[in-house]
Amino acid sequence: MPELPEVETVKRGLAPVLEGRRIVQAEALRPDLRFPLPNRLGQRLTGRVVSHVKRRAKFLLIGLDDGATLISHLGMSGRFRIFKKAPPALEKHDHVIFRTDQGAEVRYNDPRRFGFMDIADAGALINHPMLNSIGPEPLSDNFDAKVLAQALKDRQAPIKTALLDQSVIAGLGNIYVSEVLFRAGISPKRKAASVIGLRASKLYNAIVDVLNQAISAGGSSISDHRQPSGELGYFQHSFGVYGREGEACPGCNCNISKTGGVRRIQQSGRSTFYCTKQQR
DNA sequence: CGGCAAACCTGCGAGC
DNA sequence: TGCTCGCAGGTTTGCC
Repeated sequence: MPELPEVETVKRGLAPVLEGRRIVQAEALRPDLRFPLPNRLGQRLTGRVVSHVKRRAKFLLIGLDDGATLISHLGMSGRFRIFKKAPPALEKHDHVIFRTDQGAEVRYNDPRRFGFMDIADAGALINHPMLNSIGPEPLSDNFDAKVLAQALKDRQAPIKTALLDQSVIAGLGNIYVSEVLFRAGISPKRKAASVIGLRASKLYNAIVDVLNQAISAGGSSISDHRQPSGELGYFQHSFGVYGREGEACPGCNCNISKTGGVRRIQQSGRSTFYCTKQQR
């Protein structure tokens, strides 16, 4: 489910329920997700007060009053749900549960278990192996077209592949890369290093616009993503190309017959959607 | 180091 | 109805 906008949506849902609250009970219902869960996860969290909930790339960072940080990644199918009162019976694939001193219950559910959680002790967050090589946050002040072009300049791989690389830019995934390249008018096959000058600034603008719009929409709900409240995101209705193979391109309206329309190709094992006429 | 395929795991829809 | 196949929002690992 989750790319930057979805994780940001989850963060915004969790923050008001967790920040400043004491975790009165925490429990892991199985020993592992993608990797083993931290030893005694429940005991380490129980009694702690949550100081903040943040996001870095696609990671949720839940800060605790002892200086440690719970790091959570949702993988492909991870979900947090909040029940402010009277939580229903456990569902299939509920793996981790927290209860707060206000009686709210937060559950992590993840059918595919590609997600993971870890705890970084005070001071160890910056050097955490999952976080220490992540590139700039696209919505931060220190990211702009120049930084972007610089990050791309030695890459021979297609721009699609480079933008998926979290060390180049943080938080983009398969959906938003297709959408961003479509809006920027850049072919996904173009060599990353050739995205310079005007193209780089168009790409930068497309990244910022698409991410901000998707966050405003509560993310994209294709099959799994829910806001922690249970509500669906609705940015999927604004997709230009993702999942629209064979449809007329909404940008140039070229039709499907022979040359036009939205195409789907495979790039490093993953689907890319684009318009051959409009993206160069 | 760069780049790609495979691996991790479950669920769903399409097609037979 | 039921089986098989292909596909899915991510990341790591191992192999050129």
